[in-house]
Amino acid sequence: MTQSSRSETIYYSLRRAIIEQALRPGMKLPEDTIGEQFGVSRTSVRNALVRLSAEGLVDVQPNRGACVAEPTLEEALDIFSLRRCLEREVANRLSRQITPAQLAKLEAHVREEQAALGSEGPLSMRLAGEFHILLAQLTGSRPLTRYVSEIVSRCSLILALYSRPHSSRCGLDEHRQIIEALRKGDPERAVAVMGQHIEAVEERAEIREHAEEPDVRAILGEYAKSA
Amino acid sequence: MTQSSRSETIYYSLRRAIIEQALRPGMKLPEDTIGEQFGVSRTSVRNALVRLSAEGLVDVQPNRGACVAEPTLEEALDIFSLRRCLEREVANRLSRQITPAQLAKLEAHVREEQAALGSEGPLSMRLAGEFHILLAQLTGSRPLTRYVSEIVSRCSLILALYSRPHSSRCGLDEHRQIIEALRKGDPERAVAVMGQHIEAVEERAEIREHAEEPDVRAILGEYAKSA
DNA sequence: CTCGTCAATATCGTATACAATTATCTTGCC
DNA sequence: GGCAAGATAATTGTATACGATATTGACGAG
Repeated sequence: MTQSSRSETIYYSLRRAIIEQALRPGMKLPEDTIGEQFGVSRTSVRNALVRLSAEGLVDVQPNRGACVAEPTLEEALDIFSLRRCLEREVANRLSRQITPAQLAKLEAHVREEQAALGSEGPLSMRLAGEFHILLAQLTGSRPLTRYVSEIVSRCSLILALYSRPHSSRCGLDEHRQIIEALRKGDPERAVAVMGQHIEAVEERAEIREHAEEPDVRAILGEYAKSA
Repeated sequence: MTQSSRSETIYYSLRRAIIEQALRPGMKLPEDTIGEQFGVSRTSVRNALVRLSAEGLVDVQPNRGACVAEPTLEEALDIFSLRRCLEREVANRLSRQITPAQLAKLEAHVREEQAALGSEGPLSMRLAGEFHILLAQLTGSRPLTRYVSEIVSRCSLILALYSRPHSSRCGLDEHRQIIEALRKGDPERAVAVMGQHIEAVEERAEIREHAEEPDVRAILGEYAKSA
């Protein structure tokens, strides 16, 4: 929105790059390099990194710089669990207060998802995430929106780390089901449908022990024993 | 913990000052002034403010500086609602996995609360909050801990804004009840007890239309009408 | 040839400086 | 006396500079 200040610009750019998996987990994020790319000084970059760190999208170690966060498998499962908790709350609230205009918005978004289904770029994945953020926004709760937004972003990291490519197919039908449940105005049903959807997303992601290398020491430890 | 860097020091200091209501909602937080007080430059202060802003404890407006956040009444109720959601999740998880050692820790904390009951300073209030943060920590979930921690902090803001002084009495017995429910290992009961506790906290806070002045114009508008 | 020590490099943490924006005060006018 | 416009002061946004810390590679002792 207000990308007036350079810090904001850097923040949103880095955030999008991470979510779209252009910046993959573990990648170093040196302040100098980023500053050069955007034509700004380290000062602005640092502020952006501090914010991203507070959201858990990047890890910063004192005097050692920042890198895209690499959630552990444990954290990954944890985040999905928390996501289920929060999104069920979203479904619960929305099922009690949603308006026809809001339902129309959701339907429009799903149509957009449908349209983007062909181009298997990062677009489809981003739209799937934004559907959930839109849901959160419609509750009118800023804190809830923030948390859902954060969690959904971090799920991108998790998919990048622990999921086979393309294994996260977009439950487009499930999104439609959610809309229908919300339209019905039955909280219990809406919560149940949402819970199942999140579980299905997690299921399809096939989260498993590091598709990528999570920790060098853990790997080498095994080799050291057998040596 | 690691208060190595000055930014960290500032961050934790400001955070505590806000939680203990030494810095009240709406107070301006000029970078220069803070920097002078701590004997550091604005650079470090800014980083701290960015973090606090990300957590919703301070509001920063571009080119106009930072001030302690003033959640609206709507946001306040919302935050309590979200708190109930998250803390029920905490209770749910803990009731399934809690260890005797952890129970002992909780009991020790409650004893500390008991001891601090006499000195009606900010200590008692802080400990009550930290009981909930401790619960979240015991789940072992970092994201959940962070969210609970944030929400509990923001509740301090809400109490400062919308609650009568001393109206937030510390449900010490309720904390003991929670521990007992967790010891039983019955998730449903634990969740219920926790939910009731949060509701009781909200109830006792007597959250209502501005105990403090929320907006000068609103007040003067009334006077203008009757003049 | 291996290991430990040390220099060189890269990167971060913080302070300072300056430009840009906003707030405050003065001044002149009605 | 009240109000508007301009000047001055205060505050933020950003860049640059320098010291501190960590990493890397080289060199020499064993």
